[in-house]
Amino acid sequence: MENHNPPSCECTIIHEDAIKRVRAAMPSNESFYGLANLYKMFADNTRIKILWALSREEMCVCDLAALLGMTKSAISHQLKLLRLSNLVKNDKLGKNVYYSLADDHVRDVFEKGFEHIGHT
Amino acid sequence: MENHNPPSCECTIIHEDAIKRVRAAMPSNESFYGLANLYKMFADNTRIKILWALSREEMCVCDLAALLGMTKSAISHQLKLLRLSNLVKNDKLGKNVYYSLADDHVRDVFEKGFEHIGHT
DNA sequence: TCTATAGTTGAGCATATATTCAACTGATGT
DNA sequence: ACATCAGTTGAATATATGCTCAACTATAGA
Repeated sequence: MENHNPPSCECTIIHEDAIKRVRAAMPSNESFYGLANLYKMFADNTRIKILWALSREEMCVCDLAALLGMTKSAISHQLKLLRLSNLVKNDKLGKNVYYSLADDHVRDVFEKGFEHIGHT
Repeated sequence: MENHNPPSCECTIIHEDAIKRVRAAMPSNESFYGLANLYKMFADNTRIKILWALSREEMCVCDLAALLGMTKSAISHQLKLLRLSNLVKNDKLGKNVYYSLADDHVRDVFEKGFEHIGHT
């Protein structure tokens, strides 16, 4: 009855104080959305392999396709997403397009991930 | 013709040396799979909010449902995935089930993410 | 200019996944 | 014992997404 947030929960609120504290410190919806989107880029087998490879060497689309045993098209589609997320940049050189990591921050995110994997 | 890796690329290999170097240092398929799966847990708006909230306070399902304005069912489904990925643990207490982060590593992954967001 | 090759793109398809819904379990209090 | 409420679960649905395919652009070399 007194639900102001439409698709709300169907229960009597138990720890209102805790909820208030958390809500007060909560980042904006946009922050979460952006963060989730960042992680989405790491959340696919192909993309994570591409990112890892590029963290090692600058590579062109064909190189990545050969490395991962996939078509240029599939790789190109994923590279586009990575580009739109500002995780990789490209450098046109003749017929080839060389891709590399946009910045070293990407490498950091990786390391944290691999650490966690190692721990479990 | 000499493609041993079936769904391979359709191009003459350009930088065979680079590919060899990267392939030599490449983590196993399982590692990438595990890592992608870890990031997948952070790659959804609901789950990332749950994880963030739990990094602040231990909470029961109803609390999370109220906080995020969602049904207990939706929250419970996501908590199950997080549990299976060993990112959260639960503590039964009477009628309530209290959830909290499984370990502090999770918090670290967050921070790296928020840092990156802040930089761009 | 003509051909070959690197790369991109959009549509279509198949799969994965987030939420809803309804039914259920289990603990509490009367 | 019974009603109530927290939480879980499985099926169903709607949406998101990764890859394929075919067509396209652009650059290099003949």
